[in-house]
Amino acid sequence: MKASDKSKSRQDYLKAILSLELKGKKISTSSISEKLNTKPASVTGMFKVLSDLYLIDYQPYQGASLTKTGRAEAISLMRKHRLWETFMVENLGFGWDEVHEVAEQLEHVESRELIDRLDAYMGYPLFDPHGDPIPDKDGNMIDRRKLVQVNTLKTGDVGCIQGVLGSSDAFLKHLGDLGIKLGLVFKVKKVFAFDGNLLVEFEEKDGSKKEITWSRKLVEQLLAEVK
Amino acid sequence: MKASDKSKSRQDYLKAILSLELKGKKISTSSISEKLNTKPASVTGMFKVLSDLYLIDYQPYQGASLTKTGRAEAISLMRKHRLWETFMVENLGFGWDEVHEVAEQLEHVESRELIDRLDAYMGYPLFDPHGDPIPDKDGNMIDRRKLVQVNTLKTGDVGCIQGVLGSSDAFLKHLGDLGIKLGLVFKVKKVFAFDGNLLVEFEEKDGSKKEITWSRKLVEQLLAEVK
DNA sequence: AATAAAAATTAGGCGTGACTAAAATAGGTT
DNA sequence: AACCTATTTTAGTCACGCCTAATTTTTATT
Repeated sequence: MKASDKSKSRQDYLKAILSLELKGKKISTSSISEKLNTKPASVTGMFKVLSDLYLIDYQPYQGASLTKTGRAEAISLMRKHRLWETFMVENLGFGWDEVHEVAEQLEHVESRELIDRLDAYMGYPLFDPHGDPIPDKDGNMIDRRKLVQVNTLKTGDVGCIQGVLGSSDAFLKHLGDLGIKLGLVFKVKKVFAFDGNLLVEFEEKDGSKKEITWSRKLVEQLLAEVK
Repeated sequence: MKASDKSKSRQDYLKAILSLELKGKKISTSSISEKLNTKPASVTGMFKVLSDLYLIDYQPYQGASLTKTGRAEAISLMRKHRLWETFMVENLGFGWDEVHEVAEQLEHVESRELIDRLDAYMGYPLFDPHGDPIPDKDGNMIDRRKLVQVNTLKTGDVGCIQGVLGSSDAFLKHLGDLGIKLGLVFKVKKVFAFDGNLLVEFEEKDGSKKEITWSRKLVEQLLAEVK
């Protein structure tokens, strides 16, 4: 058995372990068995397997923790899960509460290329429909607390576009039409209290400055880091 | 074990059986074992299981055949496989030769709703990137030989739009803009030899007739049944 | 520090879906 | 009709991931 053999079962264990680690909880066989609807004795058996594969560190009676490799694998699964959920909600029109079960299945599809292309297709969304951050190709994800919706900015603020809260075709096309992309640095010149529109200024790629109005509806869906 | 328990393995057998039946071949344990990279003895075992589930008819030494239920299940798998391949090629930009393996995984995702919505999202494509027909929700598929590309029609021909050969966003949007949808009946009023454009006439939903020009590029991607 | 309660592990089984080797059957040949 | 060969089935194993029951270790209490 090689570490590259990724059975659905092993993947479910890694995910369950990551999810508890992120909550700061200790990884006991009972806590995992509860999450996976199995029995603690079964978890002990799988912990041995995962340990042999160098996916977790495990000392009998002392709990387990993800190794670097195991964590990367678990984050990749989380990425897949959240991207598929986003796709189902944003593109296929599912409700945010209907997509979890199916995403549990889709996340087990093995193809790096598929998920990276899906990510690109949706415009690299940073958050899934539940508001949880989506890890990028390298496993990094944004700490949402650092980002604010652009509609909360004040006159004079300078921001950097870091993400969007939607990925419908119409929305993404609109972003393209307005020249808005990740990393765009802009300055709020004026906030119109009447309709919530923003007058912003940013540099074109030729170096010239440009002023443009962003609608309330648009800026509510833009996430930026404030400088 | 219920018939609704759909293991990946059982599904693979049903698919293999369907594929040989469509080629008019006899379903022997050896032919299936060859397709699935297993041994004939293993196939015998699975034939018993599938037979107990009323998915195939099986008499020892006499071969097997799909029951109505088994066939429906196999066609549903074919539908899923071909829709996912189409999605990967048309929407995600994969090459038609790169998508088979991944579709083999995706087809095992269990969600009627997911695949029906994906189908709708792509505009109900009738053929996959390899030119094979995609079964609809009810398992019916078009015999491609009955359809022709609209650019092959002559002045005076009357056709009924039955499918399209692409599903890019731009293409589908264009169809919407021009009011072209499945089942549209139209008459070719004139073919312009110079650029291959067609002048066609069809009835609006209010009953009035309308003449419009379809570009060469457009009609090459439209499939119609000639009346 | 002894002991009771809680948690984890070991031991032994089970179902699924593969395998190999041996036996049984079908079909063609003489 | 008997026989030979190719195909199929039966019988017995094995790995995986789950289970229950019994045992061991840890943790908390007095």
